[in-house]
Amino acid sequence: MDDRQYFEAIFAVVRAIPPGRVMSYGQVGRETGCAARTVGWAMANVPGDDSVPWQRVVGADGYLRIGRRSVALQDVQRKLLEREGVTFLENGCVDMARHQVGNEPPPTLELAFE
DNA sequence: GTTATGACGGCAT
DNA sequence: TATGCCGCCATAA
Repeated sequence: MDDRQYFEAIFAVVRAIPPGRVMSYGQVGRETGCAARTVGWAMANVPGDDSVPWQRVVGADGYLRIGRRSVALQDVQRKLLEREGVTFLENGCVDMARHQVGNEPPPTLELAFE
């Protein structure tokens, strides 16, 4: 951890997000001790590499704030998440109630995780 | 050194 | 209920 200590910290948390689960920028920020904006800044600076599952980081309301930077990436993120078993609402937002880390999915929705 | 901006969040109006 | 504004942390110009 030298200059990019925040990169390391934020990336580490994001990397720790299990498949089929998502975290909000603010949530990651609290884990790293940074602000939500700082997390967004880090996500915008993720290496083109797939070493960081940036797609598992969404807005606190489940909305893909990535659309603010590129609508195409928003579609990509959605596909990647769906591929992991993440379900989306009709409004195009992630079902945070079921997939947000630290949140247990309601028993009424018997989702089959792999 | 100061100002502006950003893949955000929460409170206030 | 919906929209807007301010605040937070860090970087770039």
